[in-house]
Amino acid sequence: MATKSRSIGRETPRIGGTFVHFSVANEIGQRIVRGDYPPGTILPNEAEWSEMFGVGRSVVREAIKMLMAKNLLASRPKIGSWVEPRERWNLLDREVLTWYAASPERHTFLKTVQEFRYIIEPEAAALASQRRSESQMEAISKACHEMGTARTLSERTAADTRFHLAILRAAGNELLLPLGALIDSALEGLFVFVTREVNDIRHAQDLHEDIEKSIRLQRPDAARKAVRRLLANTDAVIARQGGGGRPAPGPG
Amino acid sequence: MATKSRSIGRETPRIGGTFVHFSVANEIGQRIVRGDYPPGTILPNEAEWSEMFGVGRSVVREAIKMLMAKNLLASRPKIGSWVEPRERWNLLDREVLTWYAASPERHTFLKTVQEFRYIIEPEAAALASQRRSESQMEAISKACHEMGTARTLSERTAADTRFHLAILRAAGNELLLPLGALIDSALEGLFVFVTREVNDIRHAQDLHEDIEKSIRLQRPDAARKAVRRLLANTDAVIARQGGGGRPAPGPG
DNA sequence: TTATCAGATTTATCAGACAATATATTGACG
DNA sequence: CGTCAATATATTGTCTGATAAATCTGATAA
Repeated sequence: MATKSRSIGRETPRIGGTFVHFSVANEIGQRIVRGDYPPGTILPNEAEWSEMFGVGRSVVREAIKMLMAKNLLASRPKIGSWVEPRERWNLLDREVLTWYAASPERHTFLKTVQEFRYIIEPEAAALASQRRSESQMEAISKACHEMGTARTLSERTAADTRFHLAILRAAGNELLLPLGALIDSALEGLFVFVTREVNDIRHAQDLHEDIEKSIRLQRPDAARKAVRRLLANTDAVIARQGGGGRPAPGPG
Repeated sequence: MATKSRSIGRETPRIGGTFVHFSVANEIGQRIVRGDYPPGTILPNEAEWSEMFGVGRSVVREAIKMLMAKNLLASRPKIGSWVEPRERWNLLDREVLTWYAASPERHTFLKTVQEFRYIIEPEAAALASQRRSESQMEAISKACHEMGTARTLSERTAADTRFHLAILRAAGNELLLPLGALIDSALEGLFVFVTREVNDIRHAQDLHEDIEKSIRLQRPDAARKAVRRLLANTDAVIARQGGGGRPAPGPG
């Protein structure tokens, strides 16, 4: 309370394109999602934020507008800004999801997302195997191959993401792609967990190749099942090691 | 062009909680989504918007921040604001979806959404039939019954929406609910299309009751199939009358 | 007890300034 | 004539201070 957190204002002049209102939105958003201000709470007023972060009031206002666009909060004159009920939050937003993934409820989040993937991804793969173009197939195969030959973990994860996105793109539904992108980006920070032992990696790679093959051969049912196997494997890996719900590792 | 559109500024003092920056965000967002400014286009600068709408620059900036939060545009000093490529748009946002539904590509939109519902809703119903609580079941049954006894079209539509949302809530996945809410709210304006003849309504009601029954009896497979039947019916109705892609009727 | 009105508080909006930054122009030099 | 560096310029980013509007609180009056 007493200590102004000062880490956002002009003292940190300008960190690589990170504009101040982004930082402020990020900070406030994260606090809301992780539960510092439960739904219904009246937030500190603009002047207080302004002083807390050492930024101008317009910056605070712009940040708040961004959070309003995500339905995290709303405001009215004389009342102030308050946290909206959870049901209204725009959970299907990359940043909100990222904040959620970094919150204490990380574990719940992971469970929810995995279940959600069971709904989306098998169907996406099935659609992809029916509608893929040649060039889309190429992209899928390429990403799959790069997963296999990746030297570092981050390389592999990146290829994995490309693989999933390529499938979603090939599925040819404009809503599916952003949804998948959302999930992937939200899981990004948690994927470091799910691949650790070499055996896991080999097995996962086989499962990915099954998917690739099914799509290549245009077999929707096989694709569906292959994706389900991959998800089940991911579940198992998570359960094996993530049970304790331990804190996330530092970024990087 | 020459005529400043003036319909947004202070001259229209304050229409029922509609703040000016919302109107501005709405106007600009709609223009972007309907293609007035294709991706990559540099938008008019803040001063121009400000003059165009007859509002202060801060209002324009706050509106732009809201659109940035939806990834419709981005901006940098000296460049200005530009429309982001479509793939980056936050299509899974209620307002963006609404704008899309009102755009000339309405027909594409409807097709995409319907296909998407085939992915989401059957699984949601299946989950709901496994996990519903008694009180959730009550809500589902109540909404279904109210659909049957509704006197006006808008009453029926409202009950229909409640029905779908109740199922999604009962499915017990935190991501499913907003997704469904999104779809329903996006379709709201288009649902006036899909129910016109009395026979259609009777048939649709039967299909809804099949879903309700399957969930009540906790039969996931039956629920899945019942939802698919309902969707197929909706498809058929749309195809029968929406083929021409004619303009939407006025609001109300 | 209830209805009405004044005051206080907070956001909404406006206006004007300076800073930061990336493009475009211009000039110097080989 | 071509290449590179310095400068000019346009635009957003940010700050500051002021006024308007809205609504909650409490006081006052019927």
